[in-house]
Amino acid sequence: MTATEDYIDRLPEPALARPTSQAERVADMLRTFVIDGELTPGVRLSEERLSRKYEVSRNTLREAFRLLSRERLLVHHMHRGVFVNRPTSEDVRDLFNARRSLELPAVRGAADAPAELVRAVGAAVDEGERARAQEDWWRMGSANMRFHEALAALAGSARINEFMRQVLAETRLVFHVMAAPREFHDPYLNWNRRIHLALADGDAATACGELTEYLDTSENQLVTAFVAMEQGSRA
Amino acid sequence: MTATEDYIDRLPEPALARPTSQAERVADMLRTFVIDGELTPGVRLSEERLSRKYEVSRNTLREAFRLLSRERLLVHHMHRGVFVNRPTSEDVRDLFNARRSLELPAVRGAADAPAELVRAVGAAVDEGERARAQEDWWRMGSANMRFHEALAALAGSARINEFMRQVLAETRLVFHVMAAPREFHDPYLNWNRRIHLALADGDAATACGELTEYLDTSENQLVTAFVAMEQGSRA
DNA sequence: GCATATTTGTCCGTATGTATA
DNA sequence: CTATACATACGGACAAATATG
Repeated sequence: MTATEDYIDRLPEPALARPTSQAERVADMLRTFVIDGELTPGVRLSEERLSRKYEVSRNTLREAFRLLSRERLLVHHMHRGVFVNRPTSEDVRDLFNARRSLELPAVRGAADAPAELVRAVGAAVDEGERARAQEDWWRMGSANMRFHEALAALAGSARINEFMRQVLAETRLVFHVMAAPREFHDPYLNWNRRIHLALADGDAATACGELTEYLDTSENQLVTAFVAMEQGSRA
Repeated sequence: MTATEDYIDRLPEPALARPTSQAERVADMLRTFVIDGELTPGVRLSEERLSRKYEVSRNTLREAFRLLSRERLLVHHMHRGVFVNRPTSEDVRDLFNARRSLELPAVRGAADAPAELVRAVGAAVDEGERARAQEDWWRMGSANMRFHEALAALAGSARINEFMRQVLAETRLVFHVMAAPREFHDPYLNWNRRIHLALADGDAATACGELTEYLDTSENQLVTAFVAMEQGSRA
């Protein structure tokens, strides 16, 4: 290697070129399909058909299934196969309890967080408003997720961040179960804006209060819709 | 089936008899081995040898590896194999940040938690003191883990509970990295007792303060020991 | 730096057991 | 209750990457 070339070794590895296994690639695909709702909750994922579709062996596909089951996006039923997770009203309650535990303390301690992390919260709000202006409801939902992800990130722990991402991904399934219209997301955008304004002002208490209300009303709305649906499907 | 027998169907399924896959069984074994320190951080897990030892095919073993990699107990290096995760000082910091995010808010809101959950905290303290009386240091460490698990459980979310278990399991790896002597655990038992007493008294603020100190000193102790070790191994 | 041995990554075929129509 | 479809699990094979001398 010549001296003019050896700087190459010092460059960071491109994340996309990082050699990754087939199982992870398939898991990545399936994950986006599930999160985007192209695979709706409750459907069974046939080993035989999917392995042919993605041109991987059934063994490799099963490794991908294991990864996604741990993320609660898929559920494994012994000798019956894997299905897209279909959350119940019980799950909705637990998801919101988890979010309260993650988001509220993070917001309450936002004074100690780097300003950069607070700006990320604002960026998510901006993105949501741009999406609304363009009437891109899917992107609006994504921006809302990123907003709450940014709130949890104020805690400053990579592990918390990843856990939060999982919780939010599962929350997306909740919306897919009920084919949530945009009305579910729409009123929350202004709420997000107020929360960020309070945060930027250093008024953690106000931000915390707003977020508490947000989570309570959102949970109530979803749970009542869920129990109605669950009782309907029972008949 | 006769009428005298059909009551059997109404009995709840025994949890242990629940049909489970080979991959999960192997994963359970490996998990306890890793947590108990029988497989020390950094060692490679040979597919060929382990599949022969546990009498499962390589494919099944690999499924188990995927499960444990998601739990951060194992790490997968492409084309090199899976290794027992060896946390760095950076990981220690992140783990404690995660624990602060989980435990402190749970303790702060303990007033709303069911009394049963507070009793579970006390039970863990008792168990730790019994273990100390018997000089069973391994059991003492387990009781300490269970104590903090019980603290996080005050939040009342099944998902938080599971995440906390993972964080604590990874924290165990930290102790295994440095072959932690009992002196690392011993002084914290009295601290646990004080935290529980404050909780039982309904004095969440005091409990929270004690826990903050606990986590700070524990983190400092571990991180300083870690960086010393890391610099030593660099030479 | 190179050739070799080892180990992983991936696929296929097959036998067995389980759930469901 | 039988039959079919499918998941579970195994073992062998080969290519590709890595570790070793």
